[in-house]
Amino acid sequence: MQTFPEPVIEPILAMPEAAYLQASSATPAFSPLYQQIKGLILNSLRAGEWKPGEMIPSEVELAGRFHVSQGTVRKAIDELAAENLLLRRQGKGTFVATHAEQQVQFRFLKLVPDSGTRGSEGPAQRDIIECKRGRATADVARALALRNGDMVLQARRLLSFGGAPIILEDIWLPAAPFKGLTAEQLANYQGPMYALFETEFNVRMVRAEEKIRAIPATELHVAHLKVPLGTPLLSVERVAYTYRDEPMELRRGYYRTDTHHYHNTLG
Amino acid sequence: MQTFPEPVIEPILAMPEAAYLQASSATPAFSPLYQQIKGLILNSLRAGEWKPGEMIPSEVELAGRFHVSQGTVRKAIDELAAENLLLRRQGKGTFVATHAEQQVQFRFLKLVPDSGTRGSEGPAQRDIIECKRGRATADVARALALRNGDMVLQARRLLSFGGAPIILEDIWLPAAPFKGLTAEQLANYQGPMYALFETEFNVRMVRAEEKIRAIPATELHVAHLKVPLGTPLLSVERVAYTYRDEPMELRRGYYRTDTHHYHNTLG
DNA sequence: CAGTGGTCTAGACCACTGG
DNA sequence: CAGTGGTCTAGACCACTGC
Repeated sequence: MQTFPEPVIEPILAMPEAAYLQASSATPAFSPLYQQIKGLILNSLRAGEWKPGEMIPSEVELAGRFHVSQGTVRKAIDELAAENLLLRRQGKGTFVATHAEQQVQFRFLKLVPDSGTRGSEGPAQRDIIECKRGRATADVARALALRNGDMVLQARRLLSFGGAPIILEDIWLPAAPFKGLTAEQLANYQGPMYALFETEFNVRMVRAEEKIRAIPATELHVAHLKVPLGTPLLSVERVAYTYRDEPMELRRGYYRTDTHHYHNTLG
Repeated sequence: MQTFPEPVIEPILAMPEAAYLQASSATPAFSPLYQQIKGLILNSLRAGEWKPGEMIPSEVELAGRFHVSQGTVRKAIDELAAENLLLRRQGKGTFVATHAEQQVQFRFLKLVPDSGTRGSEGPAQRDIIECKRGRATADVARALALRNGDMVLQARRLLSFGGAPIILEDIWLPAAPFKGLTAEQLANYQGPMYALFETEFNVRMVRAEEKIRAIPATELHVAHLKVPLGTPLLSVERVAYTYRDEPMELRRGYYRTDTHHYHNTLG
């Protein structure tokens, strides 16, 4: 078991002293104590001090470790929970969020059936069509912050709901962090792909950006999605990011929207 | 100037007593004090005690009014601010959110240019193509929680960016709350439509749900969006809700996605 | 300078979970 | 029952705004 050193903040007492903690830049850029605590907790998450699904130390324990009051730790955790990095469970503790939980199974999939709720069609069927190693093309390299020609893994898969093929996805991953990932792993793994990434490669997808367009079906889509050539499809290009805000996955999805739709809530 | 009675909560003292406030149902359903305060503030918003853009009473004043501590009021306001109903400005006060502010001008429009940022194309051009009264069809009535045949206002408009037509929208509004709305008002009003609704009709859009599909361009789209027949377009169906969670607008938008895309962030 | 929201603390007590 | 997160209070002080 790895041990982790105590944080190097002893002199924290109150807000004004806390301000000393920051790197003094041109702009003083005051940052409240709880933000600094939030940063320290985030660092522990990044360092893997607590793994996904595990319980983190209690609020009082963290308060003692950081030499601040429980309320300050609380506010830091509040924000991390609001960002879906932590999960609070009253009476139990605070846990590192994971994609493996049933309740947040489809947190990143916004396609839902026109009638009924998700799951009413039964479990999703995931078929890996292809999986290979290759070199990043210019657009893939740019999206993943790689250099042209860096090694990437590419997978193509088909998602079916209620027996009908609905989504065709092309996925690119930087080869280095996913060293050892095989087509068999992808094909045999039951459950969301991001859960596999967590448990096997210590890669946690935390946030994603999607660009959505309408495009006509090509022969590729005709073959797998069983739609006529030229049928309008939703093109969903996603870049997923880790704790460190590194882009770690590029995914191009093609969604049939004759029986499903992309659902979004505007707040 | 309208006056508002003090809230009818005198006996609030602490958490256990506060629980007495609730309607006692089969399930005791404990609700914390700050949630009740949040409800009271929300009621004031609904009643129009403070208008969009106006400052609400200070935290200490509200704490006095509700006989709770400032911290409790604070937590209630925190949640309302997180839901974009209130806007906190340090040193100034807390304000009722409005669609008229420059910074949140396009809070509900997720279409952005492929390159550059929004606004880089210059201001949006809004052209009202048509505006008429009519009776709700079955689907419109269902979306707006009306009865079949209830009177509705319908408008069609074209949004252009940098001189190019990008969005065609059909909008349905229940006639009753928008009594007196004219095509001239819509045509002449500069700024977001939701700002007009606020100032003229006391209707504040607070939340919306969108269903997105890919559809082929029809003759209607060809005529206004200048695309070939059958071109894939993004179909965005939006229902917008008020403070009271009443559906108050149905909007069907058709987006060209050759130079723009729908952008979404997954948390 | 007064008034506002923002931070932090210390302590009390409640609600929920599981042994 | 002990341990956890959740609520509430009272008070001090800080940061920001505008007069």
